[in-house]
Amino acid sequence: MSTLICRCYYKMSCKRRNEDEQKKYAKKAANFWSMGLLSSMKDPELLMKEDDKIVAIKDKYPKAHYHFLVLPKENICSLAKVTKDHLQLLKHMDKVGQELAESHPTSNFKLGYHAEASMSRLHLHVVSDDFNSTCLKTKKHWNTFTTDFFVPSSKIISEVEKHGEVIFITKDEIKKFMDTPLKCHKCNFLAKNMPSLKSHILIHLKKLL
DNA sequence: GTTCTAGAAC
DNA sequence: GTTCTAGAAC
Repeated sequence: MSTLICRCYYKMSCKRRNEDEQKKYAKKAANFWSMGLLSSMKDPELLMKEDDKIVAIKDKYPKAHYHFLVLPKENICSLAKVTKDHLQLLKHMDKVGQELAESHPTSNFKLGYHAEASMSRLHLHVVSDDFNSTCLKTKKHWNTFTTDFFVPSSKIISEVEKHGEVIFITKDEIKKFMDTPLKCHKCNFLAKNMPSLKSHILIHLKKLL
């Protein structure tokens, strides 16, 4: 009888332990996305260019016809960790970004950083200005690239040159940028929703000869 | 960052 | 009824 009770308790504690383990792993998995760029950096499918200081990759979910990321090999978490010591690195990242842009001369490119990035590891966006991509789905996507939430690489460099660090915008300003009405980046068209904006921007694509 | 989906908007 | 957005995800 007592053996049975012991077995029962043992089973219960095992079950409990498994549930705890499951919860722990689920939590880990749920938070792991913010480290996604680290695995992308190591993915040969995405690699565009590499040297001793940086890695350039294709964005896994491109928000335009061309969308690359330039990341330092040094583990710099975000713009908040950038100091004057990183000036040469920032300039090098910018140069690599410009070279990537120049290798696709039929498109115009924007080079810049998101004022507040979701993913860990500093990354410079090198993105063509068509924004015609199935991966660009939400108002947030749109406004992170077409409002001043997108900070030009040149501006970041001059801020670090002048102040030794990046000047940050407030949470209120970030919210203001995210709440900006859906406006075409090439004309005054105001869209009532994402599908209408996505079909509108097609008129600005360069015509094929 | 993406996926999923409830319920708002139409 | 369908389309679309916004918030949770353990």
